[in-house]
This record gives sequence, C-alpha cells and structure tokens, in this order.
Amino acid sequence: MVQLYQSVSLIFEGKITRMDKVKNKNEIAIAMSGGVDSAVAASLLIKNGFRVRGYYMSLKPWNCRERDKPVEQDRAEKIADKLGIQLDILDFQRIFKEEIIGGYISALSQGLTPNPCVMCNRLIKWGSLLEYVQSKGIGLLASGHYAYLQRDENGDVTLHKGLDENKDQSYVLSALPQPVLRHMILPLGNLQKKEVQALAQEFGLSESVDRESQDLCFLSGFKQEDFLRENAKELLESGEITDQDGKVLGRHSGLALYTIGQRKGLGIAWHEPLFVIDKNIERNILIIGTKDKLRQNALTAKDANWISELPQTDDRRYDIKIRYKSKLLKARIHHLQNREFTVIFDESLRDITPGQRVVVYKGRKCLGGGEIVKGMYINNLKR
RNA sequence: UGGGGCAUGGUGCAACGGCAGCACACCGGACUUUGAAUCCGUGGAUCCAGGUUCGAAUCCUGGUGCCCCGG
Repeated sequence: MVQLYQSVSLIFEGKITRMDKVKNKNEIAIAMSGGVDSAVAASLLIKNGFRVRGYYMSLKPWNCRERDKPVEQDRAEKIADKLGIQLDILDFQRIFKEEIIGGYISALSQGLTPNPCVMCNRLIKWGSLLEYVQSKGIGLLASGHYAYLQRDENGDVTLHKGLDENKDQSYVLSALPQPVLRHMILPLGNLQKKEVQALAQEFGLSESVDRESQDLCFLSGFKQEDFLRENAKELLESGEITDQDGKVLGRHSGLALYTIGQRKGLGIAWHEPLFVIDKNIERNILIIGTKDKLRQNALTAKDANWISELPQTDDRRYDIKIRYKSKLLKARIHHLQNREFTVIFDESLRDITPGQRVVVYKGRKCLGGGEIVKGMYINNLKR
C-alpha cells in the first residue's frame, strides 16, 4: 500500500500538537473536482485510515438546457460513490463571480495580467471552502495539488515543490499564509503524475475520472475575447499598436487581450516576430517590439507573503519563478521591507509581467512571493 | 502633360529563361488548472492583354496601378 508521507502521518498519529480548530485528527475534508488527482488523493487518505468527506464546489453556471449538472460534478459524484464517501455540493458561484471574476476583470482594467488560479486558491479553495468545512467541525482540508507540505512538531508548515517537478503546483499555493497551510493536507506531494495515474488504475478509478484534472477555471473553454465580451465589454475598446518610438503599426481590439511578451494576435507582418513589450493604459496603446526589447533583469513586487522564513537580502541567490510554468532563474532579493521587495536576476530574461506572481524558492522549499509591480532593466549591475 | 523605378500568397521580400521559395501574419495541433511563450503542421501568390521561346515571374510591346525626381 502507498504510504502517505510523513507529515501527513504525523497528524494522523496525533504527533503534531498545535493544531487549532482540529478536533478529530482522523477526519478530513477533500476538495474534489472530478479529476484524477483529487480522486487518487481521496483514495490515499481513505486507505490510510482517515474518515474522508468530499466537497465539490460549483463555481460557475453551466448550460442547464443540455444537462442537469456539469460533467465534472457528475464525475465527482461517481468517484465519491465508488470510494464510498459522502460528497457535498457547495454553491460558491456568487463569491466566485464577485471575488475571482471581479478581481480578474478589475486587474485587467488596470493593464495587469492577473493569475486567477492564485486568487482562487487563496480566496476560494483555501478560503471559503476551508471556512466552510471548519464550520462543519472538520479541521483539515485536502486537495490533489502537487506540492509537499512539511510539518514540524509544533505544526509549523513549510511548503515545498511537489516531487514531480513537471507537475509542481507550489506556485499557485505560494500566496497562502501559514495559518491556512496548517490546515492543509496534500497527499500527492511525494508522488509522480505517472504514479498517480497508476494508482487510479489500481483503485479502479480510471473509468470515472478524466485523464487530466478538471480545471475549475472560468476561462476554460472560453476564448479570452468571448469571455470579456460577455463580462466586461468596456475592456474591448480598440486602439493603436505602436512601436517604442510611437510609430503606428496597426490596431488592437482591447488591451486586456494582450499580455507582456505575447506574440500571437498582433496581426502585424514584419521580417521578424513581434512581441508585446508594454501597455499604455491611459492612452489605450499597445507597444510592441522585437524580442530583444523584452530583455529585463529586475522587478519590484508587492503584497509579499512569506510562509516560513524571510529571504535574506545579502548577495545569496534564490531560484525565482515569474509565472507558473517559467523556468527557475537565479536571483537575489533586495529592499525587502513591509510587504515589498526587489528581485535582481543574474541574467536578463523576458516577459516580466505586472500582475503575475513572483515566487521565491530555496532549493525545493517555497518561501513565498509577491505580485509583480513592474519589470525593469538595470544597466550597471553592481556585484 | 518631362525623366526614372516598381508590380510575386494577407504583409515584406527571394527565384542564371528550367519544379515559384523564405520571413512575418492568419488557421490547426501539441504543451498547460492564469494569460502567455515554445514546438509541430496545413492552406494560400507571379497586375492585365498580346508576343518571343521546347519552356516566361524573368525577355519584348501595349495597358493599368503605385512610387521617386522635375530642388
């Protein structure tokens, strides 16, 4: 049988003492999306002796004419049936619309490129849902995220990358504060995706689940343009596309449709590819240029969240991600004060994008991160 | 209404008289719980009318359109 990794077992065995609000240490809630990951995570918890209760969050309206419930919900119900656990359906549509969609649109209107997954994890999955299960007397909430939580005997948690680096989701969890992490259980943290798929086979779940995890995201299946036309028409105001010198090269159909570093959708033929290098939100102008114009080597960030330790601001290097799937970049942290900080990279990079999250790693450990305010190029890098 | 130049996919360019190719754009796919990037792939063009030639995008004649010079 597959063992849960140590820090989960420690809870079960009652060896972690300081766990506020956790009464029954063998009772656990799990967010179930209908995907393979949460299904296997639930199975693992059950097989390791936890009493598990599933929760499916209904986040967005579906087409009622076609079916009485979304396919994801149907899958989640079948999985819960198979596992013999209770599944509660929670209607979070209103808060999802107000907080996540609202926040997303509001950020876009400021010219930012928000990451709704990060917001959704903080506000919905590990916000509203955690509060809800706690109100039901359950102190622990699990999910199928690929990230690894390590606990010491005080219950203090450190967040680590999932063992499967390709699937690692510590990035989207990096904005969660310590008090929330204390209540989280991530059973897949030490598994490879392949192992999870094999377990799904072994547990007889393969037929019920989708091959991939369901994305709960509101953008799934939507084109950004269609989404905005329905939800925020005012962001689709067309304007000029210019180069850095202000020469007009074409027209765009709404700044919100573009992000820094984007190539597709400009519709401008040139002898080499062109990319979005900046947005002028006041004048509704999209500024584009060749690849070399994207080179930057520093950024400022705000709304920092440090999970277990502050980064040092001496010359030591950390591994940095500037978006979910970016490769790790060596950099040092400076000017850390209040909830703001500066990151200076060893090498220049492209696509530093305001609104995205910058996340700091020390080896496998995720220290936390912040929201990118702006990227810049510093010429005279003093060592 | 003088002189010169140009005309090739959506755009910008290539092709000694011998199978019209490249870049960019568009479209599709892969990847992906954000938006992107990246990778793979498809389609699509010789301004018009004559002529020379075995063979014309290429040479010749005429037409049409555009550009530059005529400070």
